[in-house]
Amino acid sequence: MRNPSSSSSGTGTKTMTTTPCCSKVGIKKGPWTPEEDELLSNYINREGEGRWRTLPKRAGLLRCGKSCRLRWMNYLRPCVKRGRIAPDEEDLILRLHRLLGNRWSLIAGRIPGRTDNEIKNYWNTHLSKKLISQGIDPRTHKPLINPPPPLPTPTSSGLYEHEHNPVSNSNPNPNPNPASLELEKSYQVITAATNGIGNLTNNLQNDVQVVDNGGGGGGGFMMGLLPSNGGGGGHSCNQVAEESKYYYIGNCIEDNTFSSLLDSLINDNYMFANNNHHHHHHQQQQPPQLQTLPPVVLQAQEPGMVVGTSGGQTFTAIWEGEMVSTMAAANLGGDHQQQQQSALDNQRA
DNA sequence: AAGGTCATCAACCGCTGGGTC
DNA sequence: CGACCCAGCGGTTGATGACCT
Repeated sequence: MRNPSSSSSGTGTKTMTTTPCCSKVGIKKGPWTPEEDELLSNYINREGEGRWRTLPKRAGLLRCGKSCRLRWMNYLRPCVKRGRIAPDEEDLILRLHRLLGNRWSLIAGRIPGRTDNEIKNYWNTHLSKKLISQGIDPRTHKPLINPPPPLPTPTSSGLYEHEHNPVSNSNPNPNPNPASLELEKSYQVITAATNGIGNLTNNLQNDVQVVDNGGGGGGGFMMGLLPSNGGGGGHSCNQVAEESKYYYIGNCIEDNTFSSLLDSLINDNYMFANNNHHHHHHQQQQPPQLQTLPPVVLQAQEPGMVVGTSGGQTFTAIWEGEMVSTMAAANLGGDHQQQQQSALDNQRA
């Protein structure tokens, strides 16, 4: 822990800037004391969150607003879950990270009671190492070709040298996980592959446009995938926390196509995770534990090509077949799960 | 026992984007 | 339209405890 008595001059490892809240004289830094915690908790319980800039003064704290917000969000909120990350939480983090990259707040928004800071720390201290030890690149979630290389250093742009990708030009994420880029590319693939197949395609294309134009909240493309229970913050004690089950996802957000899409991708990703060393499995796998969406039936064609059928319609996708199929499944109409199920039923009939 | 190294995680910093004027 | 303010995000730091030699 940092020394509570440390001043704003710090240790000199970082040049102080003139950011107002950092430059104020008399602003306390370092670990919070129980007395400060109590002051902050009492104040927020009484007055509510928000207006962080002026909160310290009103609450009688010698802290900057950012520090107060962070303390509340990451520690003092009643819904913050303390203690070890459970195996199922870890599994979900892995799958979400594969899809979302280092978008910690988005990942945290899907894991009840966990904060972005906690997940970020857990990833950096546990999961990335665990993946490396298993021969999996923690950034790409793909098998390492060679023995674990030295940790790559990000460029000034935040991208890793070998990750520069044209697609990223449209993705505001400063450090996109290649899986995210693949996901984005997959949208393009499925849009092209299903061109002219009716609602399936129309819904998808419309949604893609909405998301791409929407941006918003610093997440851009992927931000649109997630329900933001209570705004862009992702930190609020949302329904996710209260439900305490992840398979609820999508059930309470009927209108959010992309929420369902993400859910299906999470589940699809689960299959990836369980088949990390089998790269040519185009056959439908056993349903994952947390599956929420019925699968689209896939038929193996030739390497790199997948033909899927759903609701009596056939589509072909080249490359990223599995992900594409799941995205199609998530866009089969307004009432996603119901329609997907009926599509499957029709297919079986 | 003492010193060195590693692991953990709370907290900080800089940056970004939305909102307002 | 641009300036400013603010909240939020992700990367990074560094104090501390655990472990190792």
